[in-house]
Amino acid sequence: MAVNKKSEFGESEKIIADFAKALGHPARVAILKELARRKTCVCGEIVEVLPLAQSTVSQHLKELSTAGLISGTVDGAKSCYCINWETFSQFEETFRVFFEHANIQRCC
Amino acid sequence: MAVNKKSEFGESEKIIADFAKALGHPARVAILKELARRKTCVCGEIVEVLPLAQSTVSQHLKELSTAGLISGTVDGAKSCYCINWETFSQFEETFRVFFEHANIQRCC
DNA sequence: ATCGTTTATCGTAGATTTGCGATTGATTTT
DNA sequence: AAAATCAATCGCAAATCTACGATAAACGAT
Repeated sequence: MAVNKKSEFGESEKIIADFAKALGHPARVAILKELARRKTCVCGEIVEVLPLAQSTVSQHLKELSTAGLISGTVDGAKSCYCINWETFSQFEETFRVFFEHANIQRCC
Repeated sequence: MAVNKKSEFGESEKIIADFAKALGHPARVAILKELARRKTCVCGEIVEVLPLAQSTVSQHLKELSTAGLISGTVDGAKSCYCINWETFSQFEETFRVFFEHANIQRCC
């Protein structure tokens, strides 16, 4: 595209879109599923479960991290990740407010 | 990418990812906001509100439609769109089940 | 100190997304 | 019937995303 128009939208539109985009790939959903299932959550264990190369998984982890859906800390040579449930509930709240006064009726 | 690996993931991962991806652009969120706000919901009115060309808006409408987030019917020369709230509640349910047995505690 | 393990990052290729103008087809309006 | 309006689609350019191998960096074990 000639220009990126994403700056022209409102703040809540961007917040919702960013969260949704982070969730918008099956690999990242699968990562979240794994993190939700396990108590320990090391990168290598996620790599084992997914049909993707280590570098690709690491990239997805970074995206999830940037979007605030997960948190990670270095634990020796390994990296420990976990879900940032706060971000999820914040999103739910934003989403709820966003469609608060919606007209539920269908016009077509 | 060399190969598309999206077929390798589970069904619920794909369902969640597809819904999220459709929601993953501020323009599409803005369209949904406008549809939620209005009773009548004609394409031209959405074009007026967004900082995008008519053809681009039409494309976003098609994506939302394909993902099942909105429905559209032809109304003479115009096109009437509205939100498919059923899809939203279906997503909420899938999402809820997906993270049903999650470990809320943070490990890092 | 060297070796193996673990994970992040870099560079790159190919796919997809985003955006626009132009065009088309269909319907209103005049 | 001609002109104007509305919206979908086509074709294209640019941006972004996805994926991988190679490499680097950081740590633990030997």
